[in-house]
Amino acid sequence: MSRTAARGAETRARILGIAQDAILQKGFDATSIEEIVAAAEITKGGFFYHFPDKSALARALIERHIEIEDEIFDGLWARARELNDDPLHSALIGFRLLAEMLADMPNGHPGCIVATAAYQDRLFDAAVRDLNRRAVLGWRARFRAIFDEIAAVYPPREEIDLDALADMVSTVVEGGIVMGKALGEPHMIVGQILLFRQFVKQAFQPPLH
Amino acid sequence: MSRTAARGAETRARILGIAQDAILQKGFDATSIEEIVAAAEITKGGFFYHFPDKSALARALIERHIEIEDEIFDGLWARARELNDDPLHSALIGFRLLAEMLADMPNGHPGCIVATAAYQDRLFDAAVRDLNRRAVLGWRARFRAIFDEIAAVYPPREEIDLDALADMVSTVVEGGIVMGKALGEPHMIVGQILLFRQFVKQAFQPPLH
DNA sequence: GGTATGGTGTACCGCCGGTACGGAAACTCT
DNA sequence: AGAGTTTCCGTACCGGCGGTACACCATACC
Repeated sequence: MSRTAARGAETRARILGIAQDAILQKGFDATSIEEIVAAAEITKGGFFYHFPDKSALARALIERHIEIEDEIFDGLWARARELNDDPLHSALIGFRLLAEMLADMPNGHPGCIVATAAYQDRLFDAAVRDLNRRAVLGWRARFRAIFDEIAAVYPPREEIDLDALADMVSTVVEGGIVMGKALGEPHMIVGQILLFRQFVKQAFQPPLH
Repeated sequence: MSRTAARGAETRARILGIAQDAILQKGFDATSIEEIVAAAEITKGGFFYHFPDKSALARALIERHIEIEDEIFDGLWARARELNDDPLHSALIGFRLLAEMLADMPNGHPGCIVATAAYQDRLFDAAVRDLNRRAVLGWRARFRAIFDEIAAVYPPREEIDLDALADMVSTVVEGGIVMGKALGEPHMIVGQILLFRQFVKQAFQPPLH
């Protein structure tokens, strides 16, 4: 990569970082391009060279966000597997680790870009909506695999829709973020995840006696 | 009420109706005042007579939304009580009625104004955020009372945080709406509510044998 | 050393939220 | 019944934002 190309890539990365911080804090629409370019110390011309429009910025952010989130989940569940090889117990550990991670965030979860886009989807183009869809389907597949493993070892006490169960992880996370924002209690999502964990435990674990 | 006052109230109601439809379909920020006044066949001067700013419109919409939603829940749980006097069974019927109601909506739940405001709260003032908070706390109180009744008759098989459980109704609904929008499957919320219902059943109902 | 290419700045457009103010109709009081 | 007030809405305008058009400069390559 040449020196000019390297400078351009650096500028692009700086825009993405500043935009992500601002958007997670204030929402996509409340974040103006002008304030982004001011913080990045460039001008609108520079911005629109890297991104043809604001939707392209959203696309890039969502792609990056999905990658980072996947890495986080990978890391969490890898650690959980290390701690316990049983699929149910390691999943329960994974949910607890997830809850702890969220609890350790001083200001709560910064918000999910996917949800931000979902609630303002008319602002975005079809490509953003499709990215969003694929992200959610990715989460479904991830947790569906986990619950499949569990169900193979621990037959659920009642028939249960494993796709719906996998989706519920995302539902509780997204809903918890919304509720936390509405309540002004960003950590309420922790309790919701722990409660979901308890449901999973009760759904698969045989009665103790 | 005089004739002019009646005309003003009619205009105001027309603005609210048009704004609600547009906002639930496109999001708050994507709905311009200009398109609202065009649809209502008035001008901006007329709009800003009824609402000092866009936040005031949001306040009025949220207040109306909360009232309507409360009435819906009241109606649903009243019917559920008619059908079964037992607190657990009537609650389970209530959740099923809720799921059926959502399933009957051809385009899915139109979206929750509370969540819309939560994800764009920088656009609104403190009064809107406070309204939002009180709405969520109202839902918590409503379902907490229901679960208290259940717990008095059916001691949960495991200790359970009843406030978190009450909040989870809202979490699943809000999360389900977000997920439905992201997936383009507006009815996925139905499965999520039925799954939550199953969890409630398993948490309180003693094992069959 | 000229020239394509990558990267940035400047000037401008149209739309939107919001303000200021004017004016017509309806209501009120005498 | 007529004058003044209130209710309700229109017109004209401002500043900020997303976006476009295009000029400009530095580097890379021949």
